[in-house]
Amino acid sequence: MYSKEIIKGTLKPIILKLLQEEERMYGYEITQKVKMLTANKIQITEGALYPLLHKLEAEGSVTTETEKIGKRVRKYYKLTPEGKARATELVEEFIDFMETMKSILGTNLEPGYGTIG
Amino acid sequence: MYSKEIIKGTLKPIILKLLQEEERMYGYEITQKVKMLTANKIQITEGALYPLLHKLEAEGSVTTETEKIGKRVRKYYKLTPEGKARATELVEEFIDFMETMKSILGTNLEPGYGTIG
DNA sequence: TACAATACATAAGTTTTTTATGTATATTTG
DNA sequence: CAAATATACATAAAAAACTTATGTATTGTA
Repeated sequence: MYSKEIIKGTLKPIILKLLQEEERMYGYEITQKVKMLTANKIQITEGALYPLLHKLEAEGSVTTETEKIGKRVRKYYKLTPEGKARATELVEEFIDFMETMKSILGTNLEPGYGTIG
Repeated sequence: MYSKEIIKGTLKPIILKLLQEEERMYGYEITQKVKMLTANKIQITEGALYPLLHKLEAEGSVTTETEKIGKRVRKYYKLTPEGKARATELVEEFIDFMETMKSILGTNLEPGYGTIG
């Protein structure tokens, strides 16, 4: 697990990116996917996740649909067209930012290393 | 300039890294160096910088020495041995973190790649 | 049957940063 | 030379993002 400060500001791009790839996801699923993708290094807490998802909905970046699984309700989140644009925008900004950070921290992160696919 | 959220949690590693390279620096100098290194993309505000420097001093990561330039006082910051260790630690963690983020976000965002539809 | 996992949610508190304000000296420009 | 800009420090109120704690309820498992 990374220290707390380091994750700040990254939750939104992470969530939007996952929704870009998965078409629709529910909250708990997002936490598990991130845990898996990062080998437990990033664990999204519920207290951070749900308020952010609600905010994304209020902003119009996602829409929701609930589904009953047995007696339990699952709430799926899906990008709107504006959400897709926002996702692309934020992810690109984050990648640019990482390049900038590299220029300060002085590292040679080989392109392509550690990517999916 | 990047959006505000994205910079969160990065000030400390940036400052410690610069102090690792420069032996000693003063506050204003740090803001200018970061501006230059990032082509104005990251601008550290004074309200963020000075309290953080004071915190680093309180933690024992840096020591200070003041110097009079004309009638003006300049406050230099210098890493302690513990500060050097902390710097290395934090910078390594940040680089690891960026690798992890790349594995989620995917760095090969050439047109068409990674997008749905 | 107790415990862990799934699945949602909110609220209080902490940390980090922005925005605003203050003080003072030095340099450049009209 | 006056005014504006740059240098150089500092703090305080407010906003933003997140952690920690708490709550509810269902489902699977040892």
